[in-house]
Amino acid sequence: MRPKNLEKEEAIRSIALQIIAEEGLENLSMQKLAKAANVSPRTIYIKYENKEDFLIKLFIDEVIGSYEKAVLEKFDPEMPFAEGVKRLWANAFRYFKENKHYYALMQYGKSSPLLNKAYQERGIRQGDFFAPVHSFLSFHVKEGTIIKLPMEAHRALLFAPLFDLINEYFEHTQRPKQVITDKVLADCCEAVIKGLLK
Amino acid sequence: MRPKNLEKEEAIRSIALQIIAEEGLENLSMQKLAKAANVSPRTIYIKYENKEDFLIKLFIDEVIGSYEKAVLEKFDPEMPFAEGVKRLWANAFRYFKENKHYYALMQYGKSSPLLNKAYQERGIRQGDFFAPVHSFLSFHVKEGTIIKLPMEAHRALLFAPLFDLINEYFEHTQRPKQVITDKVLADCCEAVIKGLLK
DNA sequence: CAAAAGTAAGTAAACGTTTGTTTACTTACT
DNA sequence: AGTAAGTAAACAAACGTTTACTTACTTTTG
Repeated sequence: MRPKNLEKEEAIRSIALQIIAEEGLENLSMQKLAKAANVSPRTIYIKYENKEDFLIKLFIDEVIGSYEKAVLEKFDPEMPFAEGVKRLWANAFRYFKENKHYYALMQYGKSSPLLNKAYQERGIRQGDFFAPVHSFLSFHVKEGTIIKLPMEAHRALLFAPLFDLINEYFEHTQRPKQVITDKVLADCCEAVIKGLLK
Repeated sequence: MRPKNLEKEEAIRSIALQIIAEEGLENLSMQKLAKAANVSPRTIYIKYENKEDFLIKLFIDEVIGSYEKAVLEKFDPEMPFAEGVKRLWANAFRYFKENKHYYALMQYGKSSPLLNKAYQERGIRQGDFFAPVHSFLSFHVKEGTIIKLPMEAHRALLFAPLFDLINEYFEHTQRPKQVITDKVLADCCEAVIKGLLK
């Protein structure tokens, strides 16, 4: 039996992310992807049932999976609050800085009904990631460090501004001056922390 | 000369927003839209040059335009800081609550390269909206009420969590219990304000 | 321990559909 | 009578996916 060529599988995934980032999810076609990855359309269908299956697996396994792993690096739910938040922000920012193409699909995950459905259906596995962050937050609520809010609200206050800042960061890479400096990022992180403290 | 049927124009726009919200931007086709709006494909092309032109005009004129107008209602750049932020939040939340379909395209505006390009090209007109918010922020920086940051960072801290909360709100309308209550929203708004205060 | 048999990976070309857009025509008003 | 709005039907191109075939490797066999 002829063995799989793992380079081809990898090329399919990474070129798909590149097309999505540069031309948008609505401009990704299977034929275009196959051509760009230097592969026959059929090759994509060996591993993936159809386009939907491909996009969902790309989104969940590739993007979310590696993002979650990166964000939790050297993070401990019992860290002091400010320190923990700074770690999460630093990890996420570094991750996207180094994986720009992942960011675009991540953003589509918030608007595309297809990916949204996939994200919800995954259910428990999402918890796998958010569990440490969740217990970090509950811990500090119990300790009286921060205000009590539903998990969704905590998450919005903690991470939403960061994603906006990353977006701005990328938009300024092609402009004369980067406004999202490390200093700005640190100041914003401090503001987020301060807002949550009791 | 036969006069325009304004109802048809309106149907095209509103049904497009509905399809985008329910099936995603990548599933909106001109033929599907024409059929759903009970109109010939040609009719769409009377007013719009092509699909791209249609989407950009839908996004800019329809969605952004009405959003900006709604958010600035009863807002004054010289309002006390906390009061001003609460007004902006309340306006934006009410607007999307009443115009759910607009929210989906707004989110696509952040990820789709097409709409992103349109948004940037509009340039000055975006300023038209953000100008009052911008001078509100500069005013309070000068007064020493809030910390100094680039405009982009202020905007991220102020509005990004709100959009996340609106998203959660919509996702919970189909579930047994709404977690994004007025109380939660108000608490989050307070946290955002507190974070920005000096 | 080579050569033949077996098999999944991979390809090129094509399938029927759907896409964005246009053509040729009709309608409803000034 | 004149004209832009609007329609039904069609266009080539592109779509997602499949068919028929070849390739490159593993395993079995003599």
